[in-house]
Amino acid sequence: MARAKHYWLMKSEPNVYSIDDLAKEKNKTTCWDGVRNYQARNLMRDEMKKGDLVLYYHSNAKPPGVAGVAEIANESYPDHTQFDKQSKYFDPKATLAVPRWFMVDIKLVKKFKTFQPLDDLKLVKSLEGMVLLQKGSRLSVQPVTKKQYETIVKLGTR
DNA sequence: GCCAACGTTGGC
DNA sequence: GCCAACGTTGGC
Repeated sequence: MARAKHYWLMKSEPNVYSIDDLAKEKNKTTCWDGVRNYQARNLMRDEMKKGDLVLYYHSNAKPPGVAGVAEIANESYPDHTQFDKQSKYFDPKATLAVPRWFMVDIKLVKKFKTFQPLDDLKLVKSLEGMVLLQKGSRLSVQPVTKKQYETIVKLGTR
């Protein structure tokens, strides 16, 4: 039996790579390279499955917030940028035999009709306790509950 | 641009 | 294995 869908939130700085950039990709799909945090890596490597749904979050933006929804299009495989000496994500300790960093592919599902700014999400009662809203929380890949996911999608698509 | 809150590194 | 120093994230 198929495992139940899991829900996630992934952060990207829109001046680096926004949801509109994702929309312009072939098949609206891209590889999520450059994650260099072990907790985030473990989630991508071990927990994300094809078909899982992702809130696409714009960080370091004015304002920051959730811009839309994507899905996991391919499960984890080694992040090629760790082997690339030219890349700012190069990791001298990673080898082809023993890669250290992994990534998934995500595909755009939809851009929200109404962008959901962080400030607004903070006011939503049912989102209390969401990882994103916890003080000091800065994980770039986070788990989200089904309820939290549905609440935000509902707000974004109306 | 500031800085709080974390995470990582490396000397010991 | 501790912890100080340093680096990064990301809201403000």
